Amino acid sequence: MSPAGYHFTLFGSAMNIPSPTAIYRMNSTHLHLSPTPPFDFAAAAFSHGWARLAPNAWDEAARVLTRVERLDSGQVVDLRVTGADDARQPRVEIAVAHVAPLTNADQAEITRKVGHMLRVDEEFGEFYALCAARGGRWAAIGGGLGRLLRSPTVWEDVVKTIATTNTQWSGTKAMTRALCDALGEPFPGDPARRAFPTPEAVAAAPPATLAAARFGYRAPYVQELARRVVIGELELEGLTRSDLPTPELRRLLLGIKGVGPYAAATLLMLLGRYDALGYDTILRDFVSARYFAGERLPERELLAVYDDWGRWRYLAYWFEMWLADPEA
DNA sequence: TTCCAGGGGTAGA
DNA sequence: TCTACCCATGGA
Repeated sequence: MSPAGYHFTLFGSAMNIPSPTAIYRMNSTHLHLSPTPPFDFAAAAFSHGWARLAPNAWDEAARVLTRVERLDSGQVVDLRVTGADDARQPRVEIAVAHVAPLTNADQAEITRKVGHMLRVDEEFGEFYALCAARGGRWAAIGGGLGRLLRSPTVWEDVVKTIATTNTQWSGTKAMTRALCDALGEPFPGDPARRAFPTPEAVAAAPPATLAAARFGYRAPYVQELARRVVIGELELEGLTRSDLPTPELRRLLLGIKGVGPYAAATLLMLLGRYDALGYDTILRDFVSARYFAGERLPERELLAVYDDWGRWRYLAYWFEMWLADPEA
């Protein structure tokens, strides 16, 4: 489905939300997406840790994904995304809280971004067929699974991926939270909540700001990335629709300082390319234990376990981990 | 205090 | 292409 194919409806209402500095008249607009079935909202929204990296938040009990988003117009809005899991007519609801009126362009931008995050236009039929053919535990894979949450922009995904390298998950969360707090634009209804910073804001920030955001040695990499995006040397957002072969796309990603083999594979997955598989300590421990009785083997041998999945390697690995421990 | 984490850059072979 | 060494930071 193309972004232009998204459906949205409007229901205007208003509420007053007090803030420490001003009383804004907050408006609420409801948009929605109609993804092509099969689609599973909760599985897409909370498919991996990205749902809990700032400025995202996931409420498991209510099954709501929230996020502060800065629009191209400069307005900062709050998004509250929920899903109705009707197997025949799945639907994604987006409640937008905003101060200034939302233009048609704003609304189109929001539906496009949320659609991108939830991958409403990706097809997994071939992967499901492979899973069904394998049978057994693999037969459980289908029904819209496989949509691993991503950010509205490739820029945000690259920064967050760099923030996952050589650190623990708690460190990644702390880095992204601190980055939003330091350089993200506040939501007027609750200035404590901030959007993900723009490349412009990161490029212009004093180096000490990123260092203080716990990025450590990654700070100059992220600032260089921001500068390359700002001056137009690196056009990240077009990569989602790029028809470059995966190896060329991988080379391009490896050209970003701070992005190595692991990060490139993660980014290719986020771009919708599942034929590359990244080697990290999680994969090392899982594959070693599952296939080789814990024996330490070279990276190449561990990755080769998924070779027969072809262009679906990454998802095969992902779901094998999930099948082994769905609650993890 | 030491080790290491969902690694990557660089130099040198 | 491979190896050795270094790189901030925080948790265990």
